[in-house]
Amino acid sequence: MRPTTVAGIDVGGDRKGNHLVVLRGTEIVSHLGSATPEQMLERCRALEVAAVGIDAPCRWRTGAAGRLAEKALARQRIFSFATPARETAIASKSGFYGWMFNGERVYDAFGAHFPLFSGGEKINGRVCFETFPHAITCAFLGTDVASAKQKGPQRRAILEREGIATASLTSIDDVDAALCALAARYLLEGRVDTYGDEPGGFIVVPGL
DNA sequence: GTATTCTGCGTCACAGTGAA
DNA sequence: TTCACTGTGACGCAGAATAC
Repeated sequence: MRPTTVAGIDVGGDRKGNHLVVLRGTEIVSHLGSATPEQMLERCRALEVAAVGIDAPCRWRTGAAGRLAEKALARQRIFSFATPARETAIASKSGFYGWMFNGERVYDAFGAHFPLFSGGEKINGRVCFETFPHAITCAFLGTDVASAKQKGPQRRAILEREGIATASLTSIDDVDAALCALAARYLLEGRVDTYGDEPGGFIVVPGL
C-alpha cells in the first residue's frame, strides 16, 4: 500500500511568495517555491494529496475579542500572531497584512477541493486546515525549548527525527512548509490537538 | 487587604537591508 | 543565495503601581 500523501504550505507576502512541500511517507515528492494558489492546488490534485496544512489564518477576527484558537494556544504559552479583523487589515497602510490576504486566496482556491477542517474527530476525504510552524515546534520540543531565535536548526531537527531529509529544503520557508505537511500527516493519523471553534476557525497541532 | 489599571516583556509573522 | 538583524503590529501574561 502506498503511503498517504500530504502537503504543507508556507504563505508569504507578495515578494516572498508561497512555498509548497508534498510528503509521501517520509519522502519529499514535490517542492514548489513562489507558487500561486492555483499552481499549488494543481500540484496537490495531481499528486493525490489527502490533507494540506496551511501556515496562515483560515478566518479573520470577528468582533472585539481575538480568535478563540489563538487565545487557547496562548494559554498553553504558544504565542501566535494576532489575526486582526479583515477591515483592520484592509485599513493598514503598511502592507503588513499582505501575507494574510495571500493566505485568504489560498483557502479560497483550495476550498472547493479540500474542505476546511471543522473540528470533527473523523476525516472523510480531503481536508485543509490551519497550522503554524512555531506551534508544531512547541508540540515536539515543548514550549520551554522551542525558540523563534533557534527556529532554523530546531525545525530541521524535528523533520530529521521524523525521518524526513531536509537537504533539499534550502530556505526556512521550505522547512516551515514541510512542518505543515508533517502536521497534515498527524491529522490523518488522528494524533493532533485542535484549538478554536467553528466561527473563529480551528488551529491543528500535532499531539504527542 | 483587595481589586483594578498600567507597564514591560516575550511571542509570532512580515519586509527590508547588508554581510558572507 | 542564505543568513542575521532591525523595525512593525497586536496580543497575553506577570508584576508593579494605584485606588478604594
